[in-house]
Amino acid sequence: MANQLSRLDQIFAALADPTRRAIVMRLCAGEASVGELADPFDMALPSFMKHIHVLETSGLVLSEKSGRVRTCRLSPDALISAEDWFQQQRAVWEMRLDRFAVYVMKLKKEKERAAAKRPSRTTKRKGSE
Amino acid sequence: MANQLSRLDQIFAALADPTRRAIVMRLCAGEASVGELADPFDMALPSFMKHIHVLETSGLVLSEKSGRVRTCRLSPDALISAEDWFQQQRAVWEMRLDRFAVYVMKLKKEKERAAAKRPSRTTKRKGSE
DNA sequence: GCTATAGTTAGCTTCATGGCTAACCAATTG
DNA sequence: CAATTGGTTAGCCATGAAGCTAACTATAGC
Repeated sequence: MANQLSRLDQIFAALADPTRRAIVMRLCAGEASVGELADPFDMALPSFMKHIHVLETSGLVLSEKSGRVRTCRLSPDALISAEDWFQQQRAVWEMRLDRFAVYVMKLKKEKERAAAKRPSRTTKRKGSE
Repeated sequence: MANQLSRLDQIFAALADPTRRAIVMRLCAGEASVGELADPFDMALPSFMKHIHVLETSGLVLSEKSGRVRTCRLSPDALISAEDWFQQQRAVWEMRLDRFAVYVMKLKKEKERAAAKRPSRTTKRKGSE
């Protein structure tokens, strides 16, 4: 569990950089060599390679070298586990909102009941809802 | 200074820290004061406040002070826009996988057709699956 | 076999991050 | 009013991230 958290550390840190997000987006469309990936960026290759390395150690990207060319591809597992984190948070958050809605409904009912017990009020008395 | 970071940069950077993710998770369950939030962490308050500030500037958390107590709550918009990013990536990735599946199916069919034209081959002929 | 190509390694700056302490408001509370 | 509580500001320090150049390795192509 704690391991997985540190994994998320790395994944989110990797995705916090626009260059690296662009690389991930590019790799979503299919694998590519380091040179192809680096081409759109105005950046020295060693700097770019650091980004690739960050993506690899985060688990977002895999690569293997054949000949003198290193080909990179996406490893969707990491992407998915980050997405899962959001969905978990959203689940908790929505559950709370649901409970809040229930609470509001309860308040409303109580108010209606109170109103029903006071016939001098102008409110409609209905009782069945 | 005033380096205009993109919104996603800030959101992902904010979520790259386990303390801050824990704060977000806690706030998913409902709002809390700075003191309540800081309590589980073995950290000096000024350090903790920095995390709160990072979360606020990323847009993930809102806070307001009443009296001497500052109450924090989640601002789901930022969380959702990060989640959206993943879903966009996944859409591209799945589209590619679909195309790849189509390609594989095509290859398979061609292979089967070739095998059917050569009766001296191994037993497998049709494979209706 | 020489040369161009594709990465890699090493080493250097610069700036941001994450932590600390100490001192400082400003509301509550006794 | 005095003390406590809850948070804030200021400043220091260590580490790491992001960029660069220069020099190097190892394949591919002629």
